[in-house]
Parts: sequence; C-alpha cells; structure tokens
Amino acid sequence: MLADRNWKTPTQSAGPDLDVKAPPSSTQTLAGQLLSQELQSHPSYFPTTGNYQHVGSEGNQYNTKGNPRAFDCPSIQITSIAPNNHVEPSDNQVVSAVGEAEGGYLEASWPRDQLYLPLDPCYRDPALCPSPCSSLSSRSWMSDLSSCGSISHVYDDMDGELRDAACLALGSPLGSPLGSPGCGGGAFGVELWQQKYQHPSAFSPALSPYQSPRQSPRQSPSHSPRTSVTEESWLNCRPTSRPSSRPTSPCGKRRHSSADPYARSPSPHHSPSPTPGTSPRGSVTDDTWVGSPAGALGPLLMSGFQELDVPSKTRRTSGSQLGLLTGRGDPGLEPCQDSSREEGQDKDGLAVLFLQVPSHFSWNKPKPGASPLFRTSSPPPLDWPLPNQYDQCELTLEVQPRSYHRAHYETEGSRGSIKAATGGYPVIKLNGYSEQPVSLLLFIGTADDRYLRPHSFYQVHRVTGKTVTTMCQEKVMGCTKVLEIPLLPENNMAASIDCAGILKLRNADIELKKGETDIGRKNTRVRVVFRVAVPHLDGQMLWLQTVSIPVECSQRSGQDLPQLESFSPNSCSVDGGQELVITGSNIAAQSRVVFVEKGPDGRTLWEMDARVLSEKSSVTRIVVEIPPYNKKTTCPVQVQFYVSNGKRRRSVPQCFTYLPEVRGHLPVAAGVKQEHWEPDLISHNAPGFCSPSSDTPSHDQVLSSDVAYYDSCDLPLRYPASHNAPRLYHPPPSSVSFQTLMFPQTSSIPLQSPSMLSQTPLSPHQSLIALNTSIKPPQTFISSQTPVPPQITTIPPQGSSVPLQSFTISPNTSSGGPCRGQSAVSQSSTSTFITAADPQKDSVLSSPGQTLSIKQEPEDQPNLGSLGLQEITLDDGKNLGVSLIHKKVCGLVL
DNA sequence: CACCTGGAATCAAGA
DNA sequence: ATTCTTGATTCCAGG
Repeated sequence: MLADRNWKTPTQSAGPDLDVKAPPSSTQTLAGQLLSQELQSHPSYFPTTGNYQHVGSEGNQYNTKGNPRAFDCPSIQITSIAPNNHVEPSDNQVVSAVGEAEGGYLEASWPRDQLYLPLDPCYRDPALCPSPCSSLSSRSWMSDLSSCGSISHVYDDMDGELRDAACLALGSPLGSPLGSPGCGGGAFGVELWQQKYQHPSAFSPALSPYQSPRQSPRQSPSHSPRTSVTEESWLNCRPTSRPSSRPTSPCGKRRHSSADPYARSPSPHHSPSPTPGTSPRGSVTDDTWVGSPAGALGPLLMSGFQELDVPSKTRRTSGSQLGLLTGRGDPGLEPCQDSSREEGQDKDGLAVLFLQVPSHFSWNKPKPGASPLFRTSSPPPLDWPLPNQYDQCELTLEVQPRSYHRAHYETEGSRGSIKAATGGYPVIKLNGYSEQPVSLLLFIGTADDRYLRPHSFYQVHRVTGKTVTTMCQEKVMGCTKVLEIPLLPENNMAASIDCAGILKLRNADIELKKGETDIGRKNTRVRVVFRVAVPHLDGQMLWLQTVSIPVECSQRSGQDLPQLESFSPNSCSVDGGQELVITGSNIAAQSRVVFVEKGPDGRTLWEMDARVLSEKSSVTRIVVEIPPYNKKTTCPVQVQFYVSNGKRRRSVPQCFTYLPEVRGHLPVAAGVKQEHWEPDLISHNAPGFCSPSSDTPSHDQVLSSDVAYYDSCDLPLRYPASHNAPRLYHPPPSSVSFQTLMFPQTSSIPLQSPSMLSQTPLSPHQSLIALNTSIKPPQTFISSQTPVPPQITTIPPQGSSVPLQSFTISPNTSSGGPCRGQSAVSQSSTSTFITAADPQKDSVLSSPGQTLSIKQEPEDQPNLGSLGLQEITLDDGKNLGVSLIHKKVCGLVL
C-alpha cells in the first residue's frame, strides 16, 4: 500500500506541476503580488508589500497559497479534493488567522484552473501514507510544509479560495482559517493539534495560529529522538520513534528513488504515520497540495525566482505565467493594497507594506487601524516577512552562528546545538524593550534566493543536556518546529542559543509530500530565524524578526566546497599579471583558481587557470597570478573566477573585471558586458551559481563578488557590510538594502534579486526599495554606477542572510509607532549588515561557496538572468524600468 | 550512560 | 548503457 501511495505521491507532486491555469486577471495581480513578495522576501523580506504574506505564511513556503494563485500561470493542477478539507477549515479556525488562509485556500475551490482528482490514494492520501518515505518526522514536518506548498497551489484560484477562505476561516481574526497556509491547510492536523495541546500557553496563541489544525495529535512528527516533550508528542504521532538516537536503521538506507516506500515505511521514521491515517492533513493537504502546490508556488517562483529553488519537477514555468506577471505592472501591489485595506491600514503604511496580506489571506486580521505588524492573537505566518526593528524595538542577532553546522538525521543522535563562530553560541537580543519577559521563537528557515520561509528539509531541534543553560520549549507551528525561548529582563532581553540543534529530514520523505516543491538535494543551507512578539499598549503584539547568516548543514558540503570570503583586487588590466589574493575556507592544496568568461548563451568563451603563487598549504588563503585576458578590449570586461577543489567542488563564481587599460574604475558594473549575461544565456546554466555540479558558472556567477558592487545580483552578498550600511539607511521610503534583494543564498540569490525586480512588476514599493537601497544595480542591469568600490571585495556569506531578512521599519512610517508612514518602510538593513559582519568569517566562509552550489539545483533554477532582466533603471526608486525577458521562465517548467 | 562529534562506509542520483 | 563523481544517509567509534 504504502508503496503505492508513495509512488503515487510523487506523481501527485507531479500533478501540481500539471496545473495549468489561465490566470485570470486576478491571478495576475496575485502573481504580481507574489512576485513582489518574493522579491521582498528574498530581499530578505521587504516589508513592502503585503504580498509576502501570501507567499508564505508560515513556513510553508508554499502556503502561500495565495501565491500559487498569484502565479497562476496557466497551468493545470491536479488536485484531489479531499473531503477533509473541509475539516480543516474548522480546524483552521481554531488555528489562527494564518491558518485561515491556508485552510481556506485549500478548500477553496479550485475553480477553473485546477483539475480535481478524486482523492486517490495514489495521490497521497494521508491515510495512505503519504510519502512512503516520509519519515515521521519528515512527514509531519514535511508534510506540513509541503502542504503549505500545496496550499500555494491552491491559491491558484485566488478568488475561489479567497471566498472559501473567507467563509472558512476568516471568521476569526485570529484564527483564521488558516490553516496555515502552508501547512495548515494542509492537512496537518498535527500541527494544530500540537498547538492546541501543546502550546496552549502563552505563545500558543501565537503559535497555535499557525498551526494547522491537526486532527490528531500524533501526527506530530516526532522525530527527534530527542526528548523534548514536544517531540514526544510528535512521537506519538509518529509511529516509532527510535529508542535511541540511533535506531538501527530499520530500513536501512533508503533509496532515493523512493522505490522503497515500503522499506521505509517500516522504518519507524518513515512514516510517521503517520499520521495515522488520517493524517489529518493528509487529506486536505495532500489533496490540495497535490495538485497544485507546485503550481501555485511555481507561479511565484516563476515570476522569477521560483525556479531557483523549485525542483524541476515541480516547476511549472510557463511563459504565460510570466507574461502575467510581467505584464502587470504592479499586480503585486494591487493585491497588497487590497489586503492592506483589510488590514487597515494605511496607517501602518510601513507595516502594511511589509505585511500586507491580501484579504484572502486574512489570517489574523489586525484590528482596524492596527498595524500589520501588530497582532493580537495569532502570530504571523512563519514565512511572512517581518522587520527586525520597529520604533524603539529591535531584535538583533548579536552573535551569529557558524556558517557550518552538521545537522543530524533522525537516525542519529543529536549533533548538538548550533554554535557561534567564536566558540560560544549565537546570541539574540531584543533592544528597546525590557518591561517583561517575551518569548522568542526560533525556527529553521531557508537560505535560498526565494523568500525566507521555514525550511522543508530541516527543523530546529531542541538540544538538551548539561551544557544547555537556556531553557526552551519545542512547539510546532504549522509544519514547522519552533523553539520558544524566553527573553528575560534580567538577562537584558538576550539569550544564548545553546539549545537549538538542527534536524535533517530525509529528502525523500519530504519530497514525496504532496505539494512539496522544494528539492532536498543540495538544498543544505539554512538560516536560523528568530522572532519575538513584543507586547504593546493596546494588548497587541508587535512581531519582529531577524535571521542568521546562512548555515551549511551537510557534512560534506561543509567540508568540501571552497568558500570564498574575500578577494582583492577585483579588477585589473587585461594584461593580467597582478596577484589576486583570495581568502576563504576549504581551499586545499589542490585548489585551482579558474577564470572564465561566459557568453550570453552561457557558453564558456574563455577559461584559464590562474597560476598559483601561494603555497598551497594554506587552507584559508590562496594567491594566484591573474591571467591575461584573451583579447584586447576597449571597455571593461567582466569575467568570473572560482576556486575549484575538483570537478564538482567549486566555489561560487566571483566576478572579476578586466579593464582596458589602467583601471579606471568604471563602474564596472554598468559597463561591462552585460550583454553576456543577458537573460537568455543563463538558462543553461541555470544552476545559478556554480553549483559544484554545474561547472560553468552561469550568469549568475557572473554576479559574483565584485559584482557586489556592481551587480545587483551578487551585490547583496558581496557588499561589505560596511559599505552598504550607510546607504541602507536611506531615509525615504523604505530603503531596502540591496541585500535584501539578495538573498543570502547562493548564487541564485544574486540572480534572483535582479530578476525579481525585473520580473515582478515592481510595485512602487518594491522599486523604491531597490532604489533606496543604494543598491548598486548590478552591472547587468544598471548602467551607470558608482565607481568601483574598494579593492578588496568581501563576499558576504552568500547569504548573509542577515541583510536579507532584516529590515527595519522606521517608526516614522510605521503605523504603530509614531508615525505610520505610508511609504515608509525603511528597511534598514542595518541590522542586517551588522550581523553580517560578524559572522563573516563563518558565514562568509561557508556560505559563499555553498551557497552557490548549493542547493539550487542547476537545472531547476533558472538563472535569474534567464529570466531576463534587461535593464532596470533605478532612479531613486522611482523608476524601475524593467524589461523582463521571460523566456526562460516559461521554459523552465518542471 | 547519554550526548556529542568526527569520520567514513554505502548506496543512489547525476553527470 | 556504463562509469565515475557527488550527495545523502547511516554507522561506528572515541571523547
């Protein structure tokens, strides 16, 4: 049985892909929103549009059902409709608003676009067992997540869904129907369950909201062998738990192919079975998800990003979609607006921007007049972008985690808590508030180019033991495990995070989930996300969030991939001969430094190994002689270089510029051959960064380092924190740092960001953001730029996530505060930057390289470039002329 | 004894 | 179709 299901499941997943939708206008808007959201999110979330919300509330990336819709690309979705769905609604209600959205969506009708399939077990009945593979843990989590994803697809029909949603959940502000978008809807009763039961407490409100109603408690995945209560509860859900951390592997290794669904299932892990049958979620989620998730998400993604992360299989890129997206100018905005209205908020201008959620999504609707940042009850979905600062309050990650942390499998014992580069543990602090204890939520988020959302393949894990001094409680929100840690006035509202480990869920388990659009392979980077709810006068809670730098979680990646931290110079004459000093980690004796120039089509036009000058004994630094460019040129030529430890062990490509003569620092950026990068090319390389596998760096690569200064793409990452920082603060509207755009992530990030911009019809906000950010336009995109920056190029960890996520809302603008400025969302990336800096070492090290390769699968990810931004004009934010080329997008499909 | 870790064997997926 | 490399998981063993 299981096997069957399992297998089917996959199919299901496929199903989603199938979705074909002709996006209605609404869709478009949605799409736009989505896009914007993504953009935002990527950027680390711009508060900007409420769009995000859709996207993912909760961790479910997918959740964003709305998103799906947004995407609505014409796609065919196959969804099974589970009767259950209905159930969810109710549950949802219980849950929180967030849930609503999800739930609502799920159920929501799938109007036109989707094909409804009977719940065929094949499609993953929950009962059936969802993913064969799914291990308990994974399942539970995953499923949730996936469900979320599915949700997204659900979204496809925004309309219907909305309505439904409205019906379903809306009711309660809090509770929204929710189902958690992602998860919730999905089916994961578990989550709800847990929430209800487990978290009734304080946070619970918040937490619970997320959760999707889980019918049976059990569901909770329990995975972790560990002990936390939570887990247990989870465990319950999950059939077997391993007695000890190392169970004998029941199944033995699983085959990726899932071929062995059974095999797995046997393993306790596996299906948690989970969900018993029922997994509550199963039904709903699955169904819904099944078809659509991918689709839903896809659209968003499609817009630009999606590709990146989305597994090829899931992707659905359709040109149409793009078209939609692109077509509309600000579709995104529109939606947002809508949402905004609901939320009320103009006042909250800023907040709104960030948080606005389409009405459909009404998770927890803020009270009228209330800023979106404030919530009375349920916490915002985990995938919602939130600022790290508001008014006087600021949540900062004072000590970043190391860029590398080997996650443990369920079959293993804990590998301890995430550690700081310095040897201690990450430290999080809430500034500006110390009246009473507040709860800090911590979960594992993605580190890819897309918007920040709970990671499908990793879950936070509560570490216990004598070395743990920080008390915390494990909870489950939606499909995501969350640690709740108190921030006490007596501790200065700070906490050392020594109780948070990272659990790796098996890829197969997760990928089989319906609706899951992300792929686990090479998706081993995460960011630690911290959220706090600060009590406000009116009884509402102000939610702030900050994220860590990207953390590589795989044993191998952490050890093998060269990761570049900085290099200098970033340009030289075409004659070469200068020394190029590169610092980073995992630079081995056999490391090579290769310069390459790619053509627009992605083909390698020129490639040359740089002669190594330094002793190779060093593992942190390598000095090479810059090879001469192969031909004369009258304008700066941008090439890339990467450090290679072997075929597939290449660092992320970094940008390097050959100058015609003396270095005139032309704004390299602009100048240089953007042509090369033109969208099209990228496609091949898709893999954005150089994933190890992908050899050639694609355009993406191009983006790399230097780029930072120039390329938008890279920029984010690359910018030295310091540099950016200043700019970040741009007063007016929101200034998003470029970083924001960037995603910590990997290569893709860079790409994305730009792409995102381009693609999405930028909403005004967005555009503003970009501009404000001081972002330097990527070369590609922008023409004139500032002079070349510093000689030494610091490569932010790819994702220095920090930047990404954090944005601050200036009080002014913000509603809550004194002013709710409308426009103003200022995102100061400050915090971001700051954080980034710290981590640098670590982050830098690991992240960069990893990022690149990482995860994003080459294939899947279309390069941003591919998307085709041709040009973006940034005028102070006012204009973004973006012309997109979607070509690729369309093509990408699965 | 329960945790943590680091290292590596094994197998599947990809190239 | 086959072979090699890379990535994912599971096991082991030592601290």
